[in-house]
Amino acid sequence: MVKSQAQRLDLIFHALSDSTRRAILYDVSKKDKTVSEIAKPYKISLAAVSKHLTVLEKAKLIERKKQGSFQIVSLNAESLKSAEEWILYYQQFWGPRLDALKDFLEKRQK
Amino acid sequence: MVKSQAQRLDLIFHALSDSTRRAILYDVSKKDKTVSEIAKPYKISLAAVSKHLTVLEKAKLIERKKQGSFQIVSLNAESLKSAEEWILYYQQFWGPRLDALKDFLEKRQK
DNA sequence: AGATCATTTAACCAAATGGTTGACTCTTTT
DNA sequence: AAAAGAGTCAACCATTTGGTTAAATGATCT
Repeated sequence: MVKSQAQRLDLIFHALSDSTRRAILYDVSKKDKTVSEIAKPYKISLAAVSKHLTVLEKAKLIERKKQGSFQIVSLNAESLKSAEEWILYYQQFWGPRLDALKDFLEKRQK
Repeated sequence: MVKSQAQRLDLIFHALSDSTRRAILYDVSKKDKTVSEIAKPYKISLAAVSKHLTVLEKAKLIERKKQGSFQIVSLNAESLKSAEEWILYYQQFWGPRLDALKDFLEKRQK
């Protein structure tokens, strides 16, 4: 089933609302890791970590590639970009505005 | 009790993980509103809206000012800024980088 | 004072969450 | 073929969530 943008944001923000999951995201942003490697620093069970990974995967914040008997977990920044874009609208309420910066960047790339 | 930054981010991202609450945020970003005004467009009960406001308030995403028998609800962008700052680290993974833009802005402000 | 409006609180409910342990499925090693 | 390693799935549990309706609170109007 196709998900609406709202539903996708629900999944993304929900995934980010747990500090263990945010920590896992940070871990895999540094280096691709297997599930066991990810689990090592945490006191919770491997099964619990596996559940967290499922939440992150449904939000498309990570990707898993099977590689023999283990898996490689890597960051998928796409969804974070979506979250950032949602928040972007509200930047006008805390300024400084980055609009000028974007124009600048866009022009520079030509 | 004092909350850690992690706990604060938990509250913020959790608050953002519900599309009704995101819609409410957008509503009050346009214009300060009373609770009843906020509730009007939604099919859920006033009590349910009141609960959503409590969640948003605990995340410091809104502020409520008592004004006689009603309340004025307004956006508090501070927490959104925190969320944005958390995400900012991950911008390096989707580029274009905004670093250059920041330098540009900073220099321009001198 | 009594009625009414704005909002919260209380009690309740079904579903989801984050954790556990133990069994199960693959894959690799011995 | 059997054992060990990597990870998931199932069943369970306590807590939280998002909703309801009804009662309670507090301010304003008549």
